[in-house]
Amino acid sequence: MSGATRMLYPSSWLRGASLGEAISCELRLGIVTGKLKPGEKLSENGIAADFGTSRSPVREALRTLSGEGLIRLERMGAVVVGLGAEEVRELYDVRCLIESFAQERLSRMDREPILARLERILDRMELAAKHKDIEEFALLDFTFHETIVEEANHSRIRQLWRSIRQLVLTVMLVTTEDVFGEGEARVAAVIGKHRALLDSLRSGDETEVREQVRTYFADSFATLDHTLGRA
Amino acid sequence: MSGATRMLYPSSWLRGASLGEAISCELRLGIVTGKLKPGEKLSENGIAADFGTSRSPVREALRTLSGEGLIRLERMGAVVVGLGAEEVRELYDVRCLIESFAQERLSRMDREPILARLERILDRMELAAKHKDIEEFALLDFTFHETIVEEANHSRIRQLWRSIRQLVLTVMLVTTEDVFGEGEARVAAVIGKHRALLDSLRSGDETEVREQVRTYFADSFATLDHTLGRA
DNA sequence: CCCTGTGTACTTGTATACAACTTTATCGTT
DNA sequence: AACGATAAAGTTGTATACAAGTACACAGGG
Repeated sequence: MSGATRMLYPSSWLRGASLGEAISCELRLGIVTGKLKPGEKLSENGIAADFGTSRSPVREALRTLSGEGLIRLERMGAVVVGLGAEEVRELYDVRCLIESFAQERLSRMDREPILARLERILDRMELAAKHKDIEEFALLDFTFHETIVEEANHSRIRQLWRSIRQLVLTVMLVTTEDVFGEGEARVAAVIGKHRALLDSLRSGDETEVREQVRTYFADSFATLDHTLGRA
Repeated sequence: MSGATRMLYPSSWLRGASLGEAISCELRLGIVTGKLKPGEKLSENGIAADFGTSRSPVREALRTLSGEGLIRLERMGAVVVGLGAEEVRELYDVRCLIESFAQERLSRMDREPILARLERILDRMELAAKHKDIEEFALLDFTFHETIVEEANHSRIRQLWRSIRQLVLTVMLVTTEDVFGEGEARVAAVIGKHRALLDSLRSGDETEVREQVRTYFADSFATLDHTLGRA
């Protein structure tokens, strides 16, 4: 039914993805950008028609989105939950929770290899910043945090992360576009915040790490809130 | 392929459930009890044949279980990840994390109505204990914790909870059977621990609550580890 | 006017069919 | 015997078909 428009999800991020995954990515982006508004009803048939596929991959996509909490599956049709300012704040709460836990564990491990990997990611971020490669930058930002979570070596934390990772990636894509639009200083600031995070992890002091993670997310949300404020 | 046996998942918990949900519950129980061992390969066709259904609901079930981290979806066939002692410990880590967060929020809200609801649940738990109604007891234990998470009124925390709730419920079913097998004292102890939790929540002192939640889960895991030790 | 019963259109849940791909086994060659 | 090509069986991803159930409009009786 809806004139749900096919959008700009980076096609390179969809290499090897099934139709179901592709559809979930497109719908997710639509929800994050607000093109699909809270309360809007989605029907399997309607979406299948929009994308020119059968209901099978659509069903899979709707299950996925439901698992991410972006839609609610009701008896008739799925309804968009959406991502208002409050929900984004809550997403950052959870990211902070997960990453705090992960970093706390990391600070008790041999973190030389991880530090090296994170450093390399930051180098590539600076490169991407120089070339104004937004998609690459967003992906690297994402990878930075995912690396931290993965290296913590905790199956359940990993699983929690997996349940929000696509959403986080999509939000990063959208916000990174804004960041680049506000000039190089903003981009440099983002990199700087990551360096601070990395330095605190290198120090290994638990309370320092905890505090640094907290401020990182508080900060990120503050600036994000500003950009998303009018959306 | 496997002689995967249909098991004893409470049929009353499956009222109104779709085939997909039912299958996921049976498989989940099989994994938790160890009837499906880590590394074992599951094929959609095989499971469909075992349950006498088509692949459609099986696919849905496998996606669900994958979302819960109980299996890994690979190119050919899904492989059981399983739930060893370490994984159970990690599950309790996460439950503790979620519930700590939830209680911290609750301690800043008007919690009269929640306290009343929790109290009613405890009353019903004592009743179930008296009648040795294991399934009801497990469900009430589950509901107690779910109520806390739900009432915290945080969409993302709710969503994290949803991603493990079925697993938690299943683990509770299994462990509750053990608890009842060890005599009334153990059952009473479980109720007591919940009362302690509720009292600390009533007190409203944040650090007290935090500490109480931590000891609750440390305790729960210790006893659980003991019973699951030989499994 | 309101209420009720019915029919219609639309929804999901499940089954079946087909195509593309991966793995494995078989057979021929060296 | 070892190795490589090829055929065969099994796998998932997707499309289509069907059945059961639900919301809704509409007409008819109170």
